[in-house]
Amino acid sequence: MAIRQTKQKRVILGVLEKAGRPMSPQEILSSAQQDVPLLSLATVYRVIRGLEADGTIVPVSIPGESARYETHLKAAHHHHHFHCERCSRVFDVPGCGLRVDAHLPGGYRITRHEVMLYGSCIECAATS
Amino acid sequence: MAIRQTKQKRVILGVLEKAGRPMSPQEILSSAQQDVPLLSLATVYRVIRGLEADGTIVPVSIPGESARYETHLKAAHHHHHFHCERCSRVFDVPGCGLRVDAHLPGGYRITRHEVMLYGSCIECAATS
DNA sequence: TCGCTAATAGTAATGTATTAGCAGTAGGAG
DNA sequence: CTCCTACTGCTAATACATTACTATTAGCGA
Repeated sequence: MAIRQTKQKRVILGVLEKAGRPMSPQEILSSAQQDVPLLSLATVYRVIRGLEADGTIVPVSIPGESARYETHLKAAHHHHHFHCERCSRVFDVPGCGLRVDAHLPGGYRITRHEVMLYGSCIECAATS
Repeated sequence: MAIRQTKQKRVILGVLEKAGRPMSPQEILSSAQQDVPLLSLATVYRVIRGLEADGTIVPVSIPGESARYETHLKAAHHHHHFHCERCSRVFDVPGCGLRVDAHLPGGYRITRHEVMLYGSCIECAATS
């Protein structure tokens, strides 16, 4: 039989669509548990794997932490990310301030790049 | 008594100074074992911790992999990194092509940024 | 050179993120 | 409505990087 629609899947995707930022499996779990209290982390991972496989969501990897995920729609527009060092949440930064490099020694073949900004997000900066 | 000079420490630091790029603990181990064949990974980590603590070396973190380390001298000049997706080695990219962002919504406080370029290094690109 | 003890090698243990296994639950085709 | 089986929740297992532990080795001050 084919893949089934379940409440868990609907809620998890809904969480990602409503969130204005990439979320970690744990964040997704916490948020989705408001609708499905018994939701388990294993299910979050399973659903994420499926959504990533069919291209509905895209991973945003971060050094030292688990990946965040955002919807394919968001990812369609080239952009980068801001990582708050206090609350560890990740936010989207529209556009790309990278001047494609004259600096790299020749011979290297660049296929993509990531820019990560670090600092304090609005909320955390306010609570300084 | 104070900290002691050992062959292991000398060799490990030497490896990092001679290498033109940030290295992972495993890479450091392999390279250093040419001089100290019995060197153990535990010692590499211990020495790294010490060198990082006193500021002699600086970590370069990478999503999904263990951190690389480079000497404080290299790190002194603002630069970024290139990560070869075939051999997974990391190389330095002199300078910074980032135009400091007009795009970020106000209120965020940026303290630093990382730019990671991905693709194939010279050697791997040649072996395509 | 001697002796104290920091440092090492080797290995077991730890921490953490992700996955597998399994019995029970619930989509959805017929 | 029924039945088949994909999906779920739970927990144990895995993978991995990093650290702790311990007997042994080797800096280095006297």
